[in-house]
Amino acid sequence: MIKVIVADDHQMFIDGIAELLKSMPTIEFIGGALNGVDLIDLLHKKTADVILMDVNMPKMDGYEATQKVTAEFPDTKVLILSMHDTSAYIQKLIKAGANGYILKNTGKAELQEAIERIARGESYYSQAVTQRIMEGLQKKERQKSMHVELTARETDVLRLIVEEFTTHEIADQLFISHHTVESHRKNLIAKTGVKNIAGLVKYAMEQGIIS
Amino acid sequence: MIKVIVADDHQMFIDGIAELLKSMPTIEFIGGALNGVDLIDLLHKKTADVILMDVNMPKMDGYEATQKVTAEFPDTKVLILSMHDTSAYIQKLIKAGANGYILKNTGKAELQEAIERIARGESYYSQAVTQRIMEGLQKKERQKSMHVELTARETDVLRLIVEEFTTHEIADQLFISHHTVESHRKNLIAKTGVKNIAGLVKYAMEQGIIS
DNA sequence: TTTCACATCCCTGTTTTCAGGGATTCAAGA
DNA sequence: TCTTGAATCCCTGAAAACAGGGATGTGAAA
Repeated sequence: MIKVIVADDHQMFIDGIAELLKSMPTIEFIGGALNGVDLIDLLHKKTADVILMDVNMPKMDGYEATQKVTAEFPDTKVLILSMHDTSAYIQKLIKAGANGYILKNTGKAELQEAIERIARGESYYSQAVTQRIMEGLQKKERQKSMHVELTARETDVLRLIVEEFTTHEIADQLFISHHTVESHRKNLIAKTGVKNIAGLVKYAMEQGIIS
Repeated sequence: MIKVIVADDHQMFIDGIAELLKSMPTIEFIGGALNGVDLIDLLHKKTADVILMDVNMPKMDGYEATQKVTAEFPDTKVLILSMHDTSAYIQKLIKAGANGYILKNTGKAELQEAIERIARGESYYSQAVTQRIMEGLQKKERQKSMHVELTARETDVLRLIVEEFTTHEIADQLFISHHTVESHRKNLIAKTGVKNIAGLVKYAMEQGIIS
C-alpha cells in the first residue's frame, strides 16, 4: 500500500481527493494538510510515501514545502498538483525537488498511474506539462538565434576566456602571440556586440559553447 | 492524410517502418532517405508533414538535418526516433527544432499517437525521454549546492557585473564609492573561489543569480 | 558589552583589458 | 587573377581589474 498525504488549502479538495484515493486498491490515504507548516508537522508524526502537493497555500507554499520535504524526508516523494502550467513555474518546482507534476484536471486513471510510478521512484509529468517545458527550452534557443558565426580560432579563444585564463595564458596554450589573442578577443567583442569579458562569458554560456 | 518521410541509415529500418505506417489509416508514407543530404533533396521534390528522423546518419546527421529542415521547411515537423536517451543529447535535438522525441522501442500505438499529435502542431515526448530531461534539470540544481552565502550587497554588485557594467558604473548606480565596489568584487572572487570576472559571471549564471 | 559580520571607504602598485588603429600571409572563391 | 576572409602579429594609450593591504561605523548576536 502506498501511503499518501494530500496538501491543499481547500478542505473540500482534500476530501474529494481522499474519496478518490480510497477507491484505489493500492493506495492508502493517511491524512491531509491545509498548508506547508501543517504538512511538515504531520510528517513528523506519520511517514508517507507520496505527497500530493498543491502550490498555492498560505503560511508555507508548495515551493517551500517541497524544498523542506525533500531535504528533511528524502524517502517521501512529492507529486505537484497544480493549475499553473507555465514553463518557468514548473521548472522552479522540479528544481525544488518535485518528483512529478500533473494538472488538476487530470483524470483518475492518470492520477493513479502517476502516484504509482512516483512511489516506485520514477517520475511522472503529464503531457501538457512536458510540452511546456520543451517549449521553454526551444524558445530560449530561438532568442539566441541572433547569433554570429565565430571562426574556429575565435571559438578556441572564447572557450579559454570562459575558463578564466588571461590573455597571456591563452596565448601560451594556443602557441600564439598575446597580440593575436587580443585581436581575437577584440573581434569577439565586436562580433557579438557585447561590452566586455562578462558579456563574452554570458554569450558563450547562452550559445552553449561551454557544455 | 498525414504525409510522412522516414530518414534512417538502414534501408531495412525504413522498409519496416513503412510497412507499419501503411497499416495506419490516417498516415501516408511518401518516401525514405538514407542520410540528411538525401532527405533535404527529397523535401525539395515532395512536401511532407512529419519526418521520422534517426540521429545517427552519415553525410549529414540527424542534428544537422533537423536544423536544416526547421529552417528551410518550417511547415514540416520533425519527430526524432532514437535509441539514445541522455539528457544532454535529447536537449540538443529539441533545441535544434525537433517537435518530438521517442525511443526506437516505442510500440505501434504510441508511434501513431506521436505522429498525429505532431502533425496537429503539438509535441510528443515519451515518458522515458521526459524523465531524463527532468532528471537533468534536477541534477544541475544539485551541483549548485557547493555554494557560498553572498550578502545582499554582494549580490547587487554581482548582478551588475554580469550586466557588463564597469566598477565605476556600478558605483554610480548603487550610490557608493568605486572603492567599495572593488572591495565587494574582491570579496566575491575570494568567496566563490574563482579567478576573475569571467569566473564570477559563470558562477552567477550557474547559481541562477540572473534569471 | 563585546565581539563579529557587513558595508563602507581608502591606498599603492601591477596586470589585464579595451579601443582603435595597421600589417602580413595564406587559402579559397569569384 | 583578384578579392576576401581568416589567422597571425604589432603599436599606443587609457581604462579597468586585480592583489593585498588598512580603517571606520553600525547593528545584531553572543
